[in-house]
Amino acid sequence: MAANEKKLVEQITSMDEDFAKWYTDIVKKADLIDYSSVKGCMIIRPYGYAIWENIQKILDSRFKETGVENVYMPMFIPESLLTKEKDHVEGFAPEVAWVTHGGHEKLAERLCVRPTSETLFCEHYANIIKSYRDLPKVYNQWCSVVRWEKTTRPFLRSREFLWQEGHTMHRTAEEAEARTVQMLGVYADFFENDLGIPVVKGQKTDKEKFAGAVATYTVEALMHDGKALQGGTSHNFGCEFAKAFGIQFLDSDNKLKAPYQTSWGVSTRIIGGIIMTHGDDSGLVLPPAVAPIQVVIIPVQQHKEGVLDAASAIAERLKAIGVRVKLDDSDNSPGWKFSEYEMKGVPLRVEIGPRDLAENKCVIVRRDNREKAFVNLDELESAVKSGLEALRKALYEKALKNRENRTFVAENLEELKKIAAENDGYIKAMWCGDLECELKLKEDADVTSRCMPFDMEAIGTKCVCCGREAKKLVLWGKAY
RNA sequence: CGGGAUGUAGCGCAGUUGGUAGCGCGCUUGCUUUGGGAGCAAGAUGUCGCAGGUUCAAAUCCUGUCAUUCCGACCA
Repeated sequence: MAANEKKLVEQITSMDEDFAKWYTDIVKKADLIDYSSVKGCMIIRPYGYAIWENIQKILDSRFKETGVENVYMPMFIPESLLTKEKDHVEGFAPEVAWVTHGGHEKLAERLCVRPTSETLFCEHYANIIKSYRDLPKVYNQWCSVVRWEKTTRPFLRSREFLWQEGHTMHRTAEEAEARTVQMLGVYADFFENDLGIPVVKGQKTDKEKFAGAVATYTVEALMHDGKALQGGTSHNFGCEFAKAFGIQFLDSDNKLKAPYQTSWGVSTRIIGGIIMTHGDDSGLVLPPAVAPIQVVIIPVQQHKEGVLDAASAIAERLKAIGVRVKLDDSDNSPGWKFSEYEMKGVPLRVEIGPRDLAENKCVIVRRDNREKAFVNLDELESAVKSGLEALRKALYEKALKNRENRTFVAENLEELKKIAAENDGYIKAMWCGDLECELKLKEDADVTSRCMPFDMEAIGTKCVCCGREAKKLVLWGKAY
C-alpha cells in the first residue's frame, strides 16, 4: 500500500489529462534537457544529445549519398547582408538577436546572430560560382541558429536550436526543383522508416511558406494530442536570392545567368516530435534507430552466482551484432530499473536472473506494449533483432492509426467550424487559393493550413470557405 | 506582448499576527534485501531566484527584476 502511494506521487502527469505538462515532465524526467539561466536556451543533456547525434549520423550519411558536402559558415551576419533580400528580412527581422559591441567598442555595423544562413551562403556562392562548370553546389552545415522567440518550449521552440541547413545552387530550374523534392523525400523516408512517424508530404501555402521562397515543401506529422508538427522543410528559391546577391554564371551559350537555389532543414524539434508521437504515461518511447540505448540488460538477484557473468555475456553478444546496449549492474532494485528505463524509452529490456539461468533463458520485454517473451539464450540475437524491428513497425502503425482517427473531412464552413471546435487533428477541405479564405478559417475556426498534400485525391470542387471553384485540397489544423 | 500560477537542500514540497528554516524522496556509511520504483540504523546537505526598500528583526510585507510554467496574441 505504501509503495502504491509513493508510486502515485512520483508518476508523471497523464498525457490525456494534461498533454503540455506531460511533455515537460518527460523532457525533464527522461533527462533530455536542463534549463539554463537564459530564457529559451536549454542545456541538452547527454541522453538527449545522444538522440540528436544518432539523428545526425543517419541523416548526414543519407545526405552524402546524394552528393552533399558539409561546410561551416560564420554565426554572425552583418546587417547590410541580412537585409539584401526584402521578403527574407521582413520574415526574420522581428526575431533576430543583435550583437552591437565588441568588448567596449560599439560596432560600426551591428551583426545579427544567424537565424538561418541563406544570406551567408549567397554571399559565398557569389564568390565561387563563375561558370556553369561550377554548378551544382550542394552544401550543408550542422550548426545552431538563434531566433528570439517570445514563448519557448524545450525542443519545440527554443531561442537557440541545433539543426542542419542545406543550401544548393543549380544551373536550371528543373534541377533545383528536383533537388527540393529529393531532399523532402530523404526527410520523409527518415521520419517514416527510422522514426516511425508517418508524415504527409505537401506544399505550404503562400502565407505559410518560408520568407523569400518561391515554394516551400514540408513533411507534416500529427502528434498524439492531434496537433500538427512541421517535421522538416525544403524550399525552392528560384533565382530571387541569386539576383538580390548578384550571383551569376556564364552558361555554355556564353550568356550570364542567375542560378537556381534551394535550402532544406530539420532541427532538434524532431526530438519533440518523437516524444509527442510515441511517448506514453510511463515516459519516453524511442524508435530503435535513434535510441541511445537500444537494449538495457537488467540482472535480477545479481549477487547470485553466475548472474552478472551471464548478463555481461549477453551484452557482449549484442554489441557484437551492432546493438547499442547497456548493462545496469547498479545497486538499485530491479523494479526501480524497470521504471527508469521505461521513462527513458529504451526499446527493449532483457531480464536475466537465477530462474532464467537454470533454464538457459532470458526475458525480453518490449517498451511499447510491455509484452514479455521468454527467449532461449541460443536465440538471443535473432530475438533482439526481431524485437527491435517489431517495435519499430508497431510505433509507426500506432501513430498512423492515431492520425487516421484524427483526420476529418469538411465540405463547408459550418462543418469545418464544428469539427475544429470538437476535435484536434487534420481537417481535409478544398480551398480556392485566396489568402482571404485562409485568414477567415484562422479567424472563425482557429485552424491554419498545414500543407497542400502531394498525394491526396480532391474531395470536392468548391472552396470550403467561400464556395467558389477550389484549386487545392488543404490539410488544416492546429500547429505547434 | 497580455492574463494566471510558481521560484525554499539534487528532486517534490511545508513554512501568517515578521523572531535566526523543516518534511518526504534522493545522497553517504553499514547490515539485510533483489522477478515492477526494498527495509532498518546512523549521517551529510540551504547566499530561502536576484536586487532594492520597510523594520530592532524579512523565506514571510512592499517595489523592481530574472527564470519556469499554463492560457491567449504573435511567429516557423
